[in-house]
Amino acid sequence: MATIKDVAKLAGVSVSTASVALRGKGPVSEATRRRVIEAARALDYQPNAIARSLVTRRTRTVGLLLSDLTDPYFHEIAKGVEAVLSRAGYALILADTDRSPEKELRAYEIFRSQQVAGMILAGSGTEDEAHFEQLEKRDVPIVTLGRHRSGLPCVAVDNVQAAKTAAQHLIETGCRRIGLIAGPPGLLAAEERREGYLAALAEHGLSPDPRWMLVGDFTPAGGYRAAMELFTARGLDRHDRPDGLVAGNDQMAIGALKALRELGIRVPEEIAVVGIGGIPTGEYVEPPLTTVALPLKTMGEAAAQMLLCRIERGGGSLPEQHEEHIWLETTLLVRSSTRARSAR
Amino acid sequence: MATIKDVAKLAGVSVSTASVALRGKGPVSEATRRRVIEAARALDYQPNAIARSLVTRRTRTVGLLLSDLTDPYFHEIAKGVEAVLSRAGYALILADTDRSPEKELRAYEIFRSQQVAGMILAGSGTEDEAHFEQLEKRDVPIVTLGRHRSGLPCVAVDNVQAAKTAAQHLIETGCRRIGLIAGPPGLLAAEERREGYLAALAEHGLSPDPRWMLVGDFTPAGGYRAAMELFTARGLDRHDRPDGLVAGNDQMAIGALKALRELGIRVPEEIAVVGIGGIPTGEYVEPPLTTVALPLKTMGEAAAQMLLCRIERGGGSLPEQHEEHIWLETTLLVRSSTRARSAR
DNA sequence: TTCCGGTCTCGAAACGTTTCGATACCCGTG
DNA sequence: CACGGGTATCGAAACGTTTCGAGACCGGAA
Repeated sequence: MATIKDVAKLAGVSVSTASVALRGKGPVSEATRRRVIEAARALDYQPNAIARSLVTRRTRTVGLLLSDLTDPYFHEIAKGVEAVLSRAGYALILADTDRSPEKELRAYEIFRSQQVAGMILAGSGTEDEAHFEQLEKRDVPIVTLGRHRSGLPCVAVDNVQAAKTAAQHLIETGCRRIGLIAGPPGLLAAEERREGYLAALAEHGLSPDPRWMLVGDFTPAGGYRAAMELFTARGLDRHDRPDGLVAGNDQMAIGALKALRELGIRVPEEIAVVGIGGIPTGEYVEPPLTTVALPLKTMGEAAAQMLLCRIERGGGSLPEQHEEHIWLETTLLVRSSTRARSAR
Repeated sequence: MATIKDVAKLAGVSVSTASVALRGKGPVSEATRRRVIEAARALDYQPNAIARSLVTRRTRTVGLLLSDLTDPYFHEIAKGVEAVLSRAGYALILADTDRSPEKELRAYEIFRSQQVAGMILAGSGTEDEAHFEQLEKRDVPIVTLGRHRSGLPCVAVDNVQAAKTAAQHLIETGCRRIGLIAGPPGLLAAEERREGYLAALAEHGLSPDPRWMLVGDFTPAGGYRAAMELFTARGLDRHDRPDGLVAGNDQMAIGALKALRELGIRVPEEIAVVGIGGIPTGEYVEPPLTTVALPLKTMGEAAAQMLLCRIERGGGSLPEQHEEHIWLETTLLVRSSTRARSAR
């Protein structure tokens, strides 16, 4: 690849002049500017971002760390992040942690060594305090998605409220025996949603049968297994069965729906199901999934914006910025997997 | 961040010794090696990949260019790519082209300026010859996914055969009036699949009614619209209606399934539906989608492998490497959206 | 004519590494 | 004791930029 030296030589100017001319910064005569630009075009010159970064001591790359590339939850988030970043002229470097804290740490170090201008942490396998301390090197701005316990800046959603909304909707549409397929223990979002579910029930004086509470792993297969267990292995007779089900996320809800279909249990007549997340697929399953939708794309955009803002105002994460949080609203999306309100 | 200079000073050695000691390359006495490593740990030293790259003239990053981060088709591919790359110690930089050739070109230049060691092109909005010529700068190894017409090395799948398999399966299970929801014109995969569909029909002496052939955009919404149009706006009476439907990809099939459900048309009894792709969601829709599955993850892994191999053996895309192609097998996944064979 | 101010251009230093040739040292051999 | 060969360490150059201070040139004012 041609270097700026080649361009300078071809244009018959010094390297420094070429540099200045190409970026239109300092004072250059119109004539030389044209000559330099022409030379650059002729040589198909692309500035070497690496060399540039070395001297300016900043890159235009940000790292995005997520726990599973394959999880639809992240897709719109990633899209939002990418959109904002690329518009701002930043490149996105990406790592999948497979929900392993070690991998996350490794990726974090790689990002640091790549001198990323900042990074976005979206979902890990752990919310461990000690873990976060490792990330607190302070020399690179960080924004997290949904880890508001970490002490790091964060864009998040009120998971407690989201689950509460989900359960309330079931209650309002006539359900009284409401079960839960919770997400994996140890994951903040999962815990909070369980909490919201319990709170909603308590507020309405309902106490859930422990047999109605299951644990999944946020995958459709996990939701499927959980629902199967609920209806086949827990010794529930017709009157013990839940008539409503909150799933910790849409994917588990979708898996559960499949199980219920196979068991011949009608949704929403015999049991209403509500998810949390608002992934696009929810619209295409049978019945279409009622869900508490998270503003996924907006979350990605907001995180990227916030990071950019931190990057521009320079320096690592200053202490006073630390408590910065953005809370986004969720919205209940009523489709057919729950009863219509009038039909209660 | 600490630099190697700091480490050297702390360890009481020269920079060059520190460098050698840290990488365990040249000859260093055990004692100094330990001292240097200890100093590095104490300072939390991370080598600056940027500086390193500048002198070694190679980076350990590869660029992945895809047309829509939101399209499930890419998710497992990206997962596969990420997995082999990160195992090999490479970082992944990612760009979403939104199916726009201009954006693709722009991302390509950004990748070049980032000095990526190589890049993977997965899906664009165009298969234009002139477009590819622009990418032929030859100074960075490229592997494409599914663009075997481009003259660039490629891992691909026989789309003609895949669609043929899909249509054949319908024919073998008793369908005679087989429709098509094709992908967007101009996209190679879409064209090839249409071709395969036509070929299969021709081989069995079936000629499709042009009213059964629709065009979608590879999204569920597109599939939904197409199916709606097929059954409500094309003036087909009971006997004109197709009894089988090939969708250009799974997503359109899933959209179509929803439309059919809403229209009260039973699948597979009244019309059997088969998709192409094998995305995970297919298992969770109603009825579960029969599909010709592409080995998505493997495709990603293979592309990354191939690229790595090219990178290691140094230099840009040499002419003789140009025709290198890897063809992967597809497999028919029979689920319930088509009739069982015995029920023909 | 001299000097000043402004405009344009240039050379050199710096960024954090790796790499290469040179140097210093030690040990064993002749 | 001199010498050769190996081993450990070092200094300097290089990678492709940006940036900064200095220099060259020009026109106009004194």
